[in-house]
Amino acid sequence: MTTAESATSAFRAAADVSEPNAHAPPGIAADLVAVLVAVTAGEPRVLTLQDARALPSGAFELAHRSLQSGLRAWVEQQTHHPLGYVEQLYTFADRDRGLGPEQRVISISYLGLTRERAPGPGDRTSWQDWYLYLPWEDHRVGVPPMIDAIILPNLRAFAEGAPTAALRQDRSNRIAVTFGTDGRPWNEELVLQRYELLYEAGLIAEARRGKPEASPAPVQGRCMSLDHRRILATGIARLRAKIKYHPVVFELMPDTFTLLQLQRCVEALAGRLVHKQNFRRLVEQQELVEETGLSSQETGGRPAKLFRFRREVLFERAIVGTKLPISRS
Amino acid sequence: MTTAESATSAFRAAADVSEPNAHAPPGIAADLVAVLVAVTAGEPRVLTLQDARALPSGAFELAHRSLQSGLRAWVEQQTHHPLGYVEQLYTFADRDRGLGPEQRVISISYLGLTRERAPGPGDRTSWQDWYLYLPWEDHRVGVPPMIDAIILPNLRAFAEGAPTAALRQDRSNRIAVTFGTDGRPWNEELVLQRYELLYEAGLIAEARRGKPEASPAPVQGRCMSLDHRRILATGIARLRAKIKYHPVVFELMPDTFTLLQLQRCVEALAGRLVHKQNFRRLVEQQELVEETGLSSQETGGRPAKLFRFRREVLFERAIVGTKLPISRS
DNA sequence: CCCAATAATGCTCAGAGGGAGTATAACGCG
DNA sequence: CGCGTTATACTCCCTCTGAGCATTATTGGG
Repeated sequence: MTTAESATSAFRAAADVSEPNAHAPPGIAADLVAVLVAVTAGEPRVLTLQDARALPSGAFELAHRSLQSGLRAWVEQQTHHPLGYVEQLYTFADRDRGLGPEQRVISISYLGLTRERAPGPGDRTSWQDWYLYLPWEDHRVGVPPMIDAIILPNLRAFAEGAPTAALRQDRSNRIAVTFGTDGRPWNEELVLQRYELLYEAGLIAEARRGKPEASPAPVQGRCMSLDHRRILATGIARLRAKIKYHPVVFELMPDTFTLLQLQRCVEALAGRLVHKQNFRRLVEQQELVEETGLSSQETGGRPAKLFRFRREVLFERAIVGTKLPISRS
Repeated sequence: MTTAESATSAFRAAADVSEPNAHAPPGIAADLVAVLVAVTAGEPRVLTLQDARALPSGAFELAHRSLQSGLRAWVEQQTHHPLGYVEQLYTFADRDRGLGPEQRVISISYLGLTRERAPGPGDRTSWQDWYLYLPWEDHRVGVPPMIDAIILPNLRAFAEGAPTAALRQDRSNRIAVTFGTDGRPWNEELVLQRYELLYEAGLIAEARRGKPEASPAPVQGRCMSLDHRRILATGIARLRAKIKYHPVVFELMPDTFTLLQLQRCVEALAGRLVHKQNFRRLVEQQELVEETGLSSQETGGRPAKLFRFRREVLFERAIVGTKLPISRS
């Protein structure tokens, strides 16, 4: 009711906004949060603070020219990492994010891609394997045993416990789609959907905060403060989707690299293995790389050619993906 | 400098946020903006206010459970439209959005899909063809003449006028990619990139506000207040991308429809024509629809079967798009 | 020096999917 | 009845893609 009443008066033409509330609503503040990703030695890593329990974040201020420039300035100054690629993820402002009921923070989250560097002295940041937080997402060495041993039984119990038959069916469907059961394929992009399903089922430690009643034992995976683990899941999901139609992987690679290194990087992000020969074919036929003439002896076998990213492709074409039968004539 | 200094202190672990600034920064407020889309009689329409110069928007309030629920409550109460599908678009907070330098509004924009209904009495909303605002985006009846007659000459002059050779090249590339010149295909998804290029080139009327110096004549297309036209472009871009891998078109369709109506709807959104037979094949082989047994006499020719959306597909599979050569074994 | 292990690299093949066109069916209207 | 109009059914061909086989180039150990 209160919501509805206030909504009526609040809903107005945007032109009125040109004189915004001089009386800003009390308790609303804006925050920037960064999911900063690197891939080192074939492992996906994310920059953390506070004993690996939080993502970098800072207040948005009037001095900042834009959200993105504020974030970029902060991160680069704090970490001395070149932020090649920055992309807005999502804006969160739910109640029950771990704050008190009277306080409200709007968090604008960003995904950033970089290359890992050793932290400077006195630096309280650290890089962490992101599967530390979401261990069920790594399918590179097969389906993690915890899925069959812990997650699915608990989720099925959660589905059974639904009050109505429709809800039971709905939950069962979500389990099947997100975790790829009943003959369905595993879809690595559904990171957020999986996290939210686990959260609803009470299997994520964050969901049990302030709810002291009995609930199923939480699934493994390190906890983060506030809803940062959810933001991390959002970032991983976005990145896993993005690498399929935009050459952003190269932001994570050194200047020169072998095709296997590139493949390992993609696999680290996607959390699953790719077919080696076809991967090479894809990369080469799209002309994403060019030879440097050098080769690497690092490997245990035949030396591999070193390649370099062809930055020109960013101009040559934009996106490829097409699903509509568009007429060319 | 000021930015950098304030950044250092502001950049902090998120855990500290659990006690957010009780002293919210002055002048920052949060706003919700909706790009509400319908397709009527084969034309794409967007809900506007203020003499068709603004999108619906309203302040985000503490009473709202989440950003999305706040938006949903407002729109449904204001317009009496069922908001089937709602999706967050982007959060804007740039300076120079048309506000004074001391005032800052964070705008969280949303895309909503609905079916058009007659506005109630006293309703100040109205539905407008979205190509009224972005006329260069409609390629259903061929390339709009204004592109060759007005846009490209002006853009080329803009590219020529760049201070450095690198920037000239960069601008030329952007023109070619976004407008599909030099043998490149037209990519209907680059709505935002095109708008921003035109904006930078001073061809959008909004870009000339408060800059009284001489600049090229603005391109046609109706103006909106603040940066609402940019938000509209963002919404169209998102929708054009989304219809290719997620069955959201059906949110815009009546309960039953012919395949041609569905096709016209897609074409309205994409701004280009699709191949009729292949479109049917796509829709049917993906099992997106089922027959109702009825047929429609409305058409000038043979009656068409009426179909209905199979909502089950939303559970059967999630996303299809795959570009990585993923091993199944 | 030969051999096994390890990678890199080259090539083939079959099936699916997508772009495009042809052919036929069912209506209204003059 | 013939014509225009739209619906619907097939066909063809080429590219893309998943998958596997074969060959080449190293290193390290007997």
